[in-house]
Amino acid sequence: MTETAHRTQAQRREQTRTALLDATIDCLVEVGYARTSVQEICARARVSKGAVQHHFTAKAELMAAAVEHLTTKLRKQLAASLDDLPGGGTGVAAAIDLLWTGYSGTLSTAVTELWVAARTDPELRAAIRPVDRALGRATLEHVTQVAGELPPERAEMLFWLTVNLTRGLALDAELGGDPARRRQLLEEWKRIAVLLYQDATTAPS
Amino acid sequence: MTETAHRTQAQRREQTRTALLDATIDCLVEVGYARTSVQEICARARVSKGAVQHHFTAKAELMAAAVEHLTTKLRKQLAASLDDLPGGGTGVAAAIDLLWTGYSGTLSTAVTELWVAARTDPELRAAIRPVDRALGRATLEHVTQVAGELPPERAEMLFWLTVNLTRGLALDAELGGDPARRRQLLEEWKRIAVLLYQDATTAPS
DNA sequence: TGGAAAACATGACGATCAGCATGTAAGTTC
DNA sequence: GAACTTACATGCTGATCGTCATGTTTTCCA
Repeated sequence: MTETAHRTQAQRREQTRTALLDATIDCLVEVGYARTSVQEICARARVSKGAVQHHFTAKAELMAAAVEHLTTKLRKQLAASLDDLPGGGTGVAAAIDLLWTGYSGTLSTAVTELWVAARTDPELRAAIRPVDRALGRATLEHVTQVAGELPPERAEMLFWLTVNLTRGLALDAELGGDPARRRQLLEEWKRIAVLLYQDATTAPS
Repeated sequence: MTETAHRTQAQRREQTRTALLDATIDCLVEVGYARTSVQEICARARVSKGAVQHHFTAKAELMAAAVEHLTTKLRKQLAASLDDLPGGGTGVAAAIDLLWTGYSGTLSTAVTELWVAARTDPELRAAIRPVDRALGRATLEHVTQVAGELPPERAEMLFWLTVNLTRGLALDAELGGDPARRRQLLEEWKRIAVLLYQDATTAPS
């Protein structure tokens, strides 16, 4: 599978590092934060405990790195899907759909695990906050470009409402809530958003 | 403080039981699910490990009982505040405020901890699902009584949208997001909800 | 009032955890 | 190609975890 031939030190370092971070994400998704141990992580990454020790001085540092790794991945994913979006009312609905798919995927599941854990872990929290805010800002910029006719204040409101609603729905999905109702709620919200969009563009207050 | 005089067996049982469950909730809120250990719980409840062993065969059972204890408390809290609500458009705004305060309190924080943990713990999940659904249903009934003029389908939509949005906002609050923006978003949502309420009651489609 | 039963305490068990100390292999540099 | 550094593996350590076996206190009932 992987070339066992010749690897630069930098290559080796980077490979096992990303392997560890990916394994951490997998672990968070599959067994949850509470049972995510260093042993479990390096078992999935096919490396020893000494390796993670060499790359990260402590488990907390691994988690902090995983946060950055995660948001980088999420950012790429969102940016890729947000680039080709139609404008106008249909653009709003499409943007909401994209935000939903983004915030309901496995990556966001891992993010949620870290979020909730970070509530009672100041160190982890300090690592998450700036990265998460940057992600939010970047996504917001992409979205506002879609609905350029809307007053920016309006667009921002719609964005954050969608994000928070989506996060709530994602939580519901994680626990195994009714998927049909979730779809229904999302459709309803899209209807409302489009309606608000039209009101704001045709008859600004 | 507590009467050391004479306690019935039933009283003793019930007292330490609720003490354990309350301590469990405190533990979830203050140190999070990952670091909620039996030792920590019975240290807060001022009892020994043997006590929790006597009342609950395993930690999972304690957690399941805590879930029920939690939702019972939440239910009482919501019911008490939802009983005296005005009707009409102002009632809708007031209901949203109440749902927000309900879902952003410490009790809901504990629920969120258990929710997220339950995603990767089938046993805990099986304990949570029915209780949570019952809570949702009961709250929905209380709310629909407030906005009785609205078609029930509409009211249910508004309710679930509010609940999920609120949960997302609660997550944001837990991580230390901007409180001002949260207030702003909630106000905006109330405006939207009232608007939708008026549309639906004055000009039904 | 004394024995049964329930409620609770104490201490120990194996398992697992994160962290460290030490050893080995792979790449780099001269 | 030999010294050197980096990357990784192995094995241990003390702490903590959940669970259990056994002892002690409190209430109950006859």
